[in-house]
Amino acid sequence: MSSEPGAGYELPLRMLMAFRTIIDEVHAELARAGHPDLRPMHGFVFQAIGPHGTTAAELGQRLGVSKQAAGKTVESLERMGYVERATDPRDARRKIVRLTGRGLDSLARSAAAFDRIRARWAADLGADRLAALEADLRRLTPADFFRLDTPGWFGGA
Amino acid sequence: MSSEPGAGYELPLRMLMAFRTIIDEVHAELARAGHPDLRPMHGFVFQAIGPHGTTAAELGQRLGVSKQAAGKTVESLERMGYVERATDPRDARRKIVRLTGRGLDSLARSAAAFDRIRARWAADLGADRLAALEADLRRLTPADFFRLDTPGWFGGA
DNA sequence: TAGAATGGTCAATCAGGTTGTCCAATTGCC
DNA sequence: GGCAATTGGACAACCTGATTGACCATTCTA
Repeated sequence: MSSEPGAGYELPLRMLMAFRTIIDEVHAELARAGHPDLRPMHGFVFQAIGPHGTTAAELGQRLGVSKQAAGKTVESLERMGYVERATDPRDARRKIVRLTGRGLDSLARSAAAFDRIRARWAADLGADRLAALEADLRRLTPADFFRLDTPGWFGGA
Repeated sequence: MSSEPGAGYELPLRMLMAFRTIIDEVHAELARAGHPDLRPMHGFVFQAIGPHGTTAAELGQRLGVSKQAAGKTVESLERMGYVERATDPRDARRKIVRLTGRGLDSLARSAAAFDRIRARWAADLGADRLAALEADLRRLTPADFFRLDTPGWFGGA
């Protein structure tokens, strides 16, 4: 039962399209709200920076890229005004990368957009079906689901 | 009800992780079966080439990249033995890009892997829950869900 | 305190994408 | 039929984001 051959293709593609649909809507909203240059991958970077800031080397580890690549990303986000760098008074080697007000604003706006989309889906599917969908996805995905090294994974070396 | 704030983040990430989990498993299987150099994006390229072959220009359109970029991709896949180029007897300008036996083999193996994963999920969730999940995803994603221009979308220009 | 490890930066390189240009072949229209 | 416009392919130059390697300053540790 359950498998006419070829059916397996659809499920992952629907997952990807659902993801993409949400992300595109969030970024359309962000663009309208004064953040037209943010890209999907920036959300991952902001999450990896976290509320207390971090260093380029640690950021690279979290994102699964070299510290040099992380440094370049930070530099470009700094130019766009989303992060700032400060020296660590306790360790003159480290430069702490922190989100600026603008960075925090973009995070708050995307959080709101995510919640809005989820509410619309709840209204569309019914709250019970959405809850079931989330429960099933939790069951099917690994516990450490919040992998931040996803950008770059797709093109993949 | 239905929305404690911040909950909206989880759903798209679970979708992405579910996609990634499937794709990683498929490509682990492909690597074992003699296709260690195939990347997630290659599956999209192969689908865009299709069973009857196509040209670099058309491929570029389907993938949402320039014909030059498509040409480079074809060149690299040709070097790896997955596609071959033949001249079109009816139009000396066109060079038809076709999957080789090796290319078709990789497609067949990934189709089998997709089906196997889906069957495992059906056994895990129950066939009814899986069917509901698929139905809900269909409802939430656009009709032209099979967008092939997804590679490259994430990094964004 | 000397040696190892860490964080940041500079430089060279690579891969994959872009645009612009050009040529050969085909199509369309008068 | 013939000529202009279009199309498909290829070449070149360039951009971006990633890589590795090297190097220096600082900090940790044995």
